[in-house]
Amino acid sequence: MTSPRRRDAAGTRRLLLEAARRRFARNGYAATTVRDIADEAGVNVALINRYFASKEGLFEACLQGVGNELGDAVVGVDQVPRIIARQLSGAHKGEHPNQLLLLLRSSGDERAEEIRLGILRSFAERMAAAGNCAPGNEDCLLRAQVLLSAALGLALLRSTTTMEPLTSADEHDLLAPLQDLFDALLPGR
Amino acid sequence: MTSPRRRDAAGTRRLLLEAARRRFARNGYAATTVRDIADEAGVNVALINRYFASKEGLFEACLQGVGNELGDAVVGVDQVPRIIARQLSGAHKGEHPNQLLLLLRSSGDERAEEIRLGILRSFAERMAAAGNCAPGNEDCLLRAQVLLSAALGLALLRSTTTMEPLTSADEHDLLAPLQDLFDALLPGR
DNA sequence: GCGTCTTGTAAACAACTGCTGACTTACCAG
DNA sequence: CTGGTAAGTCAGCAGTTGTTTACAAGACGC
Repeated sequence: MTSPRRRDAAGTRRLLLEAARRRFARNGYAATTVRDIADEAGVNVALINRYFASKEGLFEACLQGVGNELGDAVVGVDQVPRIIARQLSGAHKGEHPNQLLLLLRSSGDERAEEIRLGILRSFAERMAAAGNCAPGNEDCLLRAQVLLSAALGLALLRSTTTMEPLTSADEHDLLAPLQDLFDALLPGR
Repeated sequence: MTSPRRRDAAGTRRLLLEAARRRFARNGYAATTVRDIADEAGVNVALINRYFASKEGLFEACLQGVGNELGDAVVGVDQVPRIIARQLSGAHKGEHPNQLLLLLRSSGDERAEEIRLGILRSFAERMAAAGNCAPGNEDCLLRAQVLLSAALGLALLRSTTTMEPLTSADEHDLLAPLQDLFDALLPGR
């Protein structure tokens, strides 16, 4: 009755990763303790160091995961606002750890910061491309980065505050403002 | 030669507040230690508890300060983007602790959260008013909150990442995108 | 001068942090 | 069945955290 799934290295690794993603995204790096993560995963604390070497290593792994899952997204030209709206609303419901939020969480570690910045830059560039920016057009890239900032700020505010009607807005409610935002910043359509 | 300004309760209180505002804004609540703050202020650690009762109390005082200084801002209709741009660029240079960032920092404490939310809500409502929203128009308020999210996201991304051209953009560079953003979200002019 | 309140200092506390090492136990090839 | 190894457990370490306490010293009325 105790352990239906014991002795499963890959499984516990995944449990730790998911718990860490949730905790880091919701509370930030410093405010999250390894014991918090281990408890939420239902796993012994020492296994964090076994599988990820350190708390920093676990955080890096979380970022890697976000990078992989987001690597294929955002290609369609007109789908950018829809994708953002879905991410935001999906994240708000607890169904999935909010991946976008992790991109705003900093641990201070240099390697983790490299990963984080890499994802953010790539994301901004793909947004710029979706907005028909000419490669090398600095002003257009800046506008894409502003758009990215807006999406991330939205994710953060929705997850850490209670501010109606923003908090309760669903995917559909968010779509229209995001669409306007996209059209205004990247009118290259 | 040692102490030109010793024995100044109000002065050290102010030094602590300023140092705390900088640290909390830049690194967040959990990642900032009371010894960090005291060292940056050039003041003994114990005085934090003397003057502010606790780390939480100091954080609350920081939020109060932001609330007071931001209480009078944002009234002009067409000045919203300009004010935001100035805040963002002024904050980026180290001249002033970035007040906007503090509004994204959470300590978990309930009273501090009340203060933070109060400021944010008031800010959003004044933005909505500046956009000629009718009082009670939920959709218009939502758009103002999206605009606020964008500004805060911009502040956070600029302060915690290195992402050109966003990082080096000055007030003038930011004004045009922000103006478009404002016009798109609050076209009530 | 003395006495007292205020301001600042120093040391220490208990709790918590990430992490480690020695250990038990499940699993599986032989 | 059995030995070896991978997987998980446990207790504890060394350092840090916020906070408190006891003490030293300036400011000031008298």
